[in-house]
Amino acid sequence: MKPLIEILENRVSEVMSELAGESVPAVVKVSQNAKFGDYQVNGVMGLAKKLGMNPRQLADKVVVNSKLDDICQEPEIAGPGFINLRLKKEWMQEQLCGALVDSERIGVDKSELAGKVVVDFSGPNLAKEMHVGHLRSTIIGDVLSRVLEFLCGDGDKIVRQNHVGDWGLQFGMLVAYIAETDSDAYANPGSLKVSDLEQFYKNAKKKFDEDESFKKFCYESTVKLHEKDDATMAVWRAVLAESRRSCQVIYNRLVVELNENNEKGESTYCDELPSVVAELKAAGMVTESEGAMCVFMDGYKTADGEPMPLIVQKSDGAFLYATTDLAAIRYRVGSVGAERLVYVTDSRQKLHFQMVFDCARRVGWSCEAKLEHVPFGSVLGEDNKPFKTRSGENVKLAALLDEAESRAMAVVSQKSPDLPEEQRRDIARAVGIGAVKYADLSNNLVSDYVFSWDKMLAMEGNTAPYMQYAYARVQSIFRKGEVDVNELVAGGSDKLTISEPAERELAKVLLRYAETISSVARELRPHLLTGYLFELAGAFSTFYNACPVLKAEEPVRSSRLLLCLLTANTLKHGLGMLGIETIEQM
RNA sequence: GCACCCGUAGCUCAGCUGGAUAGAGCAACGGAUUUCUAAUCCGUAGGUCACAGGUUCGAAUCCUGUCGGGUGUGCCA
Repeated sequence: MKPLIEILENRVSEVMSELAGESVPAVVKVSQNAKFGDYQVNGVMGLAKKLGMNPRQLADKVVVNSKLDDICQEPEIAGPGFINLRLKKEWMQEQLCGALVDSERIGVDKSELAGKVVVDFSGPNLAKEMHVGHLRSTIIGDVLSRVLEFLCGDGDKIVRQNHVGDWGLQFGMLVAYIAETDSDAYANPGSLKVSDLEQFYKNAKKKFDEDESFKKFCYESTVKLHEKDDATMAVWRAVLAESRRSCQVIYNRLVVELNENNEKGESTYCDELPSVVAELKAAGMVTESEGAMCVFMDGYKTADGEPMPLIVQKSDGAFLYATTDLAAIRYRVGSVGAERLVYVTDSRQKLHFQMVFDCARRVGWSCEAKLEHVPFGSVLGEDNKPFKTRSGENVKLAALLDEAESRAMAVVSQKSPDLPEEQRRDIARAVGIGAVKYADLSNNLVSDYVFSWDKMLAMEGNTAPYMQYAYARVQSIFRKGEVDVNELVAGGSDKLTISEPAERELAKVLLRYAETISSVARELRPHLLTGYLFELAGAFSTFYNACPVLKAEEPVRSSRLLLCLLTANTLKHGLGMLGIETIEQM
């Protein structure tokens, strides 16, 4: 099905537009209060004002002319001119049956894309280990990619790009460090093994800061790298391979779909940078200022009130972040064929992207493509400052995930002491990682949030375990009742009949899945999905307490089993969109 | 200084293309289990939506100003 809200909106808008002689939005919303029906049309009052009509009379006209009787009961006009819509039981049942039969898409229509969408996210610095600062970009970008992929139904249309840091001085330094400390690996890069990347980087950095001749050697090494010297490149590749390996472990643990094939790091664009500047120059956009190549655009000012440049080449001739990003835009639009570029980075880079986008548009590289920055807030510690360890270092993701799992293990062992240890460990993994991801994704993107184990793993209320638990309960019903899911559906999905209020509430929430997915894709805000899933799990829990399933007489029993199944399918799918695993038992 | 973001219940937050009585979770209090998993459910209490104006039939939502917090603001990424 198409999103229900869209269907209703289209039908009513059509009538309103006809009455107004111009396009008018119906403004359909989910009703806050049950006494106002399931959905409500709010747009009539505004239109009445504009046409100088009595709003209730206009509402009446809209109702008479709208064809809604296949979906809704007799609409009701209320208050100053609201139209309250109540869904027909038969229509709801029909839609739910359709979703049950369609296990692939659970009734969510595809929404075709003309071009591709590039999602740029994660972007760790491969010279170091991944830390908590990479968490948000990595999981938010993954969720947005998954939702966009699902919605368009064509995985090839969504291009995940991991713009890793794999170039520049820091790698010159690492190569130099290997040359000085590990001559075997330097001679035979294939044999390089870095067990602790972070320590390795720190050692190199320490030497760099303390030893002037080593520092000089690092700069030389960097120049050699940029000149593509064979020996240097070979060591550089070996370092990257080691680093990539440690990143991949994190991605796998986080259930994030990223691998080597998604990597398009800074080095990818290194040969393009001179031509970026040359093209900008040819377009007459570059001004030399204080020795640097600058693009000045209206509307940007420095702290002193002077015009602020986007610097594309430093006074020493080197290129910068902005240059690489411009090259990436040119490539993604021109060569990949993207119609939409989505950048998932923290909000401190807002101005940077604003300027880069602005520049790309002016020079014509963005063509028709939509350039979007999805900014998000920082992860803070309990002291409201950027989340760090006691000693002031970045919290490494590996350690963070270890702790999430071990804390979850403690809870699982307390709640389900009878399960075998291996199973408890699997549950702890799904629950612990899920809790971390969910806590992050359920926040509005723009706000900072305080990282708190206690809140995250309280595992009550609006948390991943609450939804995983709801899912596990459905599975438990199927186990206890020895229900074969395929047989259940084959036995007739049309046996689903809504009677009890709790059944109707659950059904109503289930029918909103399509519109939820579509709003996440449109607004690029994952917390809309977490909010929905919380409502769904809540509606199910209420239903679970109010309506016995296995003990009910037929045909109610089958009907409720079908409702349970669709709930489980939707929960699993929705959590899947978040990259959060479901478990059969917990 | 300027720009952007934020300010909603004791705490954490949702709601912001204007709509009916501002919603959740946690914490507090009171209930529900011989019943499909109590990591649950039902209920009670809790609000000057920072403040002041303005626009509107209608403002937490839009506009202006003030206060408070965060971030950014030329050669890092």
